[in-house]
Amino acid sequence: MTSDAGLAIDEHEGLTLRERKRLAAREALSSAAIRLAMEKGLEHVRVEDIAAEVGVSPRTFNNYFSSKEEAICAITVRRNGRIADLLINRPAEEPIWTAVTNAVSEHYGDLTGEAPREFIAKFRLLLVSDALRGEFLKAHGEVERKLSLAVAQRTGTDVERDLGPMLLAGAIASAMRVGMHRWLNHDRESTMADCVRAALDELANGLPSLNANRNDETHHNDDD
Amino acid sequence: MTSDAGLAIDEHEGLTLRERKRLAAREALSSAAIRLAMEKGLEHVRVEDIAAEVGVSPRTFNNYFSSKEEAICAITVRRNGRIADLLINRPAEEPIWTAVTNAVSEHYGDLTGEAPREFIAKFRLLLVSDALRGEFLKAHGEVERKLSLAVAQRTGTDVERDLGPMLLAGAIASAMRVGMHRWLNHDRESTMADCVRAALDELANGLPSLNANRNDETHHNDDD
DNA sequence: TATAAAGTTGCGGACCGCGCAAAGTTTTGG
DNA sequence: CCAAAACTTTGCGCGGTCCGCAACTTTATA
Repeated sequence: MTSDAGLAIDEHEGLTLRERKRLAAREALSSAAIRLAMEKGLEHVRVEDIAAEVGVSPRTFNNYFSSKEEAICAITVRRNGRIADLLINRPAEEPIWTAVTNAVSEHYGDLTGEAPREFIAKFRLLLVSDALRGEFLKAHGEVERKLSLAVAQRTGTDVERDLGPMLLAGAIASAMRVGMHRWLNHDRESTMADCVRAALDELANGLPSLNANRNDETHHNDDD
Repeated sequence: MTSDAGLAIDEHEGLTLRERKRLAAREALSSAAIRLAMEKGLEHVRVEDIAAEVGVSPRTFNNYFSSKEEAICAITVRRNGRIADLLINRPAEEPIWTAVTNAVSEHYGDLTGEAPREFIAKFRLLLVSDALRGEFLKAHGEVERKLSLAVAQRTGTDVERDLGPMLLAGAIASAMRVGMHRWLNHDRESTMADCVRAALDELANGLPSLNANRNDETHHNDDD
């Protein structure tokens, strides 16, 4: 299949035709993988099916993704990776935690109204699937990497030498996972954005709910 | 091969013979997988090789692990999962962060002297491998789950209803990953325990290196 | 000891990931 | 505008994985 078999080759201004096609194909394969997995259940989707859906050979699928799980989780990297960009573009005066919170708000702000109930139920099944959990965490790892670079850039620290950027990135990714988990499993009334923000706040304030008796300085016993 | 082909069926007191055998086999398969991967490189190790090493059929391997990657990363779950147990057994008076720090110290304390240089270099290769990263993160996810339960137990909170336990568990797991990363890549002079503790301290103190201008209360702009 | 429960194994089948080389498409530059 | 260079798609084929099944062996129970 040489021409666009239903692929949208739009957006992405400054790119050459080849690059746009490549992105579009990747996008199309990822979406098809997600759609099929939601319809038929992950285990009943073969790579062959996904390729067929897009009008491309199975062999070509593997030029883009090395497994259907990776194809499905690609959307996580794409979406959540955007938070790193937003973070970099927050006004320089904002303290880091504020900038993070606002970047997250911005991100989820652009996502409102995209929660058709049916979609969520199926999406949930995907995230619970054992086969996807590894790949999902891998995707989050990639997001975390991007976040750590963004944090380092904002704070003028070095992602390799200083512990801060990676730790903060880990905390943010944690908050996203925990917030999402809570939203999916317990608090469908709130928005996902609110759940994630609540998690971020809890973190930013030092986990007050756990720290009834904690000092600001941490004491070590070193009795081992 | 029905009898113990070099398997150590020791430790584990209160268990029936069957259970001890099962654990021993699991252990042996995991170790063999690790050893072979370090010697030959992950991609040159087949499930068949691992099984042969233990004296068991390839089919049996899959009764224990569903991939060689999982077999390799099982050690991470076993080892780091122990921190959750140690955490539960820290004196009840200790504030949560102190208990965490001490549990971590205890854990790594028992691991001193187990760092033959050669071993590390190869171990490092494993962790950097793309094929293992997903499984490694999955293992850390499992550890995180155990940690969150331990934290909930200690603090009398509910792992499902309160955000704290999962967030703290995420932070701890983060600290372990970041500390380990730092130790492997930059700071081989320190012990891994020190690197992880440094990361934990940084977290416990609110990431001071990033927070030159942060208030204790986080302010939101909500300008999106 | 007899019987149930659990573990092991060979076989066979569906699927996957990827190297390779031929064929097709886009880019480059004269 | 054309030809060579750069890159993509595809079929083919191989080595490997994962797992269900059914026969068999080992361990637990009474």
